[in-house]
Amino acid sequence: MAFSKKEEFTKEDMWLADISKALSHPARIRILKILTSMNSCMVGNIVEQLPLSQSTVSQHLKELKHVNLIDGEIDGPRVCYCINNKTLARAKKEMDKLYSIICDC
Amino acid sequence: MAFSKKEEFTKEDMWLADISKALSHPARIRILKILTSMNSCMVGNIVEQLPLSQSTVSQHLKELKHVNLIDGEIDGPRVCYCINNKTLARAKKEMDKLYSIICDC
DNA sequence: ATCGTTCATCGTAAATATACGATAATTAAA
DNA sequence: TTTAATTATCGTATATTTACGATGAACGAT
Repeated sequence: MAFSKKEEFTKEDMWLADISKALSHPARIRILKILTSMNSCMVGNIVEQLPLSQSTVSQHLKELKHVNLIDGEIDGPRVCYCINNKTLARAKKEMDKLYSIICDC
Repeated sequence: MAFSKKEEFTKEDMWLADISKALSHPARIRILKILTSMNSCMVGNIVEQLPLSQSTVSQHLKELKHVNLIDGEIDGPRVCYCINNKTLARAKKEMDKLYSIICDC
């Protein structure tokens, strides 16, 4: 494609699409679950629990952070990631809105 | 990458990831909304309402159909698409479950 | 039988995603 | 001040996604 046409839609639809994209890999869904279940949330702990290399996990974390689904806080030589509940709550709200429009459920 | 590692996760996480992927482009979200709002749902009507070519829209429809979010029924030379409420209801249920795990909302 | 309409598929190009190892940057510890 | 540990980034390879025009297949109408 010469260029993407994703900008030619409403901000709302684009935001939902971006959030959905962030959730479109099982590793990233898994990461969100891990961050919820663990007290500690440093990268190493996440890598341990996934069948992926450290660099790949780092990339997945970057994508989740990019849409603000998670936050990362530097803690010495480590980085502690955690869920961003504000974004997640907004995502749930917007998703519910979408489903209320397109589905009788 | 030599090969994808998406199979090394739970069926549940993979299914959620696949549904999310289907929703990861604003055109596809728009299509679902159009299918809900219109009585008629032939491809031409959808193409009219999107800034994309017929072949591109056809590809997006294929992706939505692939995960059973929509059904297509042949009607003479036309194809009539509609929302698959069963899949959508399941998606809503599984998404709610995910959010209940990862978010206090 | 031919023609026009409708839609999917093919071929293709460019962008993005996925994955890894290697390396750089940062900090704590020895 | 080296060293070890931790994580991000770079470089790279391959796969997938997005987009389009062209073509083909199916059907109704003439």
